[in-house]
Amino acid sequence: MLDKGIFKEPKKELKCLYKPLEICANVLANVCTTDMELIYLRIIYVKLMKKRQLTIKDIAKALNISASTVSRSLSDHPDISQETKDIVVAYAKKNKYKPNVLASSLRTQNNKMIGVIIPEIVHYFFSTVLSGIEDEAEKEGYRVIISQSNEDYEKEVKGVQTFQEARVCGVLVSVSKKTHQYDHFQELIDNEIPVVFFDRICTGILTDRVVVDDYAGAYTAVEHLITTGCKRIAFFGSPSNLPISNNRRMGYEDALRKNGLEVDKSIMKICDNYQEALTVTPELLSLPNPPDAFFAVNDETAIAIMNIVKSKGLKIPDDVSVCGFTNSSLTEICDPPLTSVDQHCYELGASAMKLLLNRIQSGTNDTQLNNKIIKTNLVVRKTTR
Amino acid sequence: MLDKGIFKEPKKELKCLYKPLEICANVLANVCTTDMELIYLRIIYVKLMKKRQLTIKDIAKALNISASTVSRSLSDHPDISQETKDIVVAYAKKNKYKPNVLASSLRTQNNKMIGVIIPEIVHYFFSTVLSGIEDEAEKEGYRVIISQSNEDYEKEVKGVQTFQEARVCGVLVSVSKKTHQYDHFQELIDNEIPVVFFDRICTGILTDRVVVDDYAGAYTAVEHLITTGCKRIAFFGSPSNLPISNNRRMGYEDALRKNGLEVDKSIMKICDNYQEALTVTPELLSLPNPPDAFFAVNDETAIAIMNIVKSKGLKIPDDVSVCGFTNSSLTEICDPPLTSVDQHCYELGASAMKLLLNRIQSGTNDTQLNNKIIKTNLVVRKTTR
DNA sequence: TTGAAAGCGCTAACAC
DNA sequence: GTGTTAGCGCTTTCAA
Repeated sequence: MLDKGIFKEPKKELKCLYKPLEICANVLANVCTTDMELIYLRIIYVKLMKKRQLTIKDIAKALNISASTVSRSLSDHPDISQETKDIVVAYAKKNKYKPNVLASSLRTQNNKMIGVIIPEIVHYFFSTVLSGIEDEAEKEGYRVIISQSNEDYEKEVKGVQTFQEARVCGVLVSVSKKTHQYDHFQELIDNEIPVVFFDRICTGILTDRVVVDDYAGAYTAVEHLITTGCKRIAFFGSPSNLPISNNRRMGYEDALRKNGLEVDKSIMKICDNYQEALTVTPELLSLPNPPDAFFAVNDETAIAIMNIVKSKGLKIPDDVSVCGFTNSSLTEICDPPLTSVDQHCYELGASAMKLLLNRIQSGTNDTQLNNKIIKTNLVVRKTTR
Repeated sequence: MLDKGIFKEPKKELKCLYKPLEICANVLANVCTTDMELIYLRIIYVKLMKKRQLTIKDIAKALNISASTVSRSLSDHPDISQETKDIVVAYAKKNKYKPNVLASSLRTQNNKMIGVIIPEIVHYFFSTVLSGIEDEAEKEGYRVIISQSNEDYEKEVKGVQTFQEARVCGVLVSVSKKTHQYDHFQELIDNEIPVVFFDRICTGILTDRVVVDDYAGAYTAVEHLITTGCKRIAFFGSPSNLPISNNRRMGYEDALRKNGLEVDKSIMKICDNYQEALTVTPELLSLPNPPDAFFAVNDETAIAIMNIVKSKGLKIPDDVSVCGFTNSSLTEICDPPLTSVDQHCYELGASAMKLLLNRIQSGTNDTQLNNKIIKTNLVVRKTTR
């Protein structure tokens, strides 16, 4: 007939319904007579069996050894004989054993999961950085969990909270524009969760950072414009609350000064997106003494400038040179292809991840602060002479 | 006197050694005499105290109640008196208690974490979809762990493996171009981990899918070209191994036929990127009977076409109309702004996530298969009349 | 209304 | 070399 024993074993199954299921199964086992009832019973049984993944205990039982031996075999512990290891590993593979990292993380207090907070995924810059992060993490066997702040302080705080609950072993952050309070990051550090900032760093928190060498990037770009004959170079920058924008402006100014050109505020504008540039550019072009070159803090802005310049019947780069920043995929798509400062976004992400892993692996707060600077380089295309 | 060997590498040993450390600390406390020794002792103590996050047990001890009462209070269980709840919740908040989701997931066998496999993050389409996925997941309190396949079958398989080990409660997939074997996805389903495919679906696996209505998108776009007076419309499409590309081509062909235009293979090209389009477009333009419109399967290709057309001195849209597909941010940046089919990438991601959550919450395999189709709509800008 | 106790799957100190 | 045992932090049954 029906072996009632099978119902005692799978007790562990479905979430919290030990008892109801057990009762249900027992009742059914006593009552079932018709084929249909037996089929239902079987369904329950199969469901119970299926939902449960193979565990170390199962392997131990099957191989008639102890769970610790299985555990040690799977982690290639030197104490275990090769013979035993081979048997265990073979069995595990054959039966598609998947170690439960939840359990092992809980036990070892070390979760190979790192959290990444970024303002917005949909962005050439951030998605590229994220790609670098993910590839690097994957290489080292870490998992990446993401949280986008959407430039919102509350969401950023919530992301940090979630990461702590998930017991991530480290966090990578590029802070939102609206964040002016940094307690949530400090809390991570206080809890010995290493944090590395990238690009949009947070100067108030003492920890590793990776930034792009904005100053040098701007400097060489502007110098290139000058050496190719530009005399009057306009600057389109971001509002100066973020350090990034100031650095680029300073690189621009210093390049002018070092080359004996005047820094003229009337051709320096706060303008860092496509739409704004569409209105600002014509103003500059209609000055009595219009610029013969534009340096923009990102590629979208540079492309807006190009479109306006072209629409005025001016030639690029003969009449006007344009240089962008980021070296995004846009540079290859516009016409003519845009000269731009390569920020090496992918490398930036990979570097940040490396720093973080370093900190994780060396025990949190002991090492010196690392302040990595990613060198930029100018990619000259057809919008400069 | 003091065995300094103990202090050589305290970090690594900290892992799970409460007891040894406690003993060690006690022993030392009796032995320590010099200041230096006391400092070492302090370091160990602080480390022990700090590294350990507050647990339910700690709260229980502090409040002199049982751990179960704390657990129930925090999850607002009806059995617990309001008074107790208030005390517990207040204490938890004040001391920044962070529930350990590793432990609770292990216990309840349900991990609010979902895995996402995408070919490449750096892509307007995929990053936007991912953004939709993340926002939707966050709304429902789920965490998102990502794995990019980089269009590589092996990496995709490895991602699936990782997700299973992490005991994710569901997986969202857009398959890599190189994937022609689907056992890894089937394994997820066999283990009752719900899977939802989006965009690059996998027809061999019976599960929910979300796709864009490519056929209708292409159809209406081409019809728009026709009604605005275009008579000879070229098609630039993808190689036809993916269902997506065929659907778009069929939409194109049907729109022509229904409007009494001939389907002319000589102006239908396999060309789906910027570089290729730069060489293919001039060929078509120099035909004795050149196209007066181009319909491309993505925006980059469309923009390449535009650049070539403009360089030939032809006017857009007066001489030649161009229409893209995706409605990426590129459409606003090119000149003139590009008419394109909006795929609603963000919504696609959010929808996929919703379907997955549905399945997760309703118990895996019980519901019908859902086959959601995201409607496209044509965004008319300045490259069509 | 609360507490005691068991156990999720895994690891590792300790014993043999 | 291998087994025994005691947890990691949490939830939930059962008992009181």
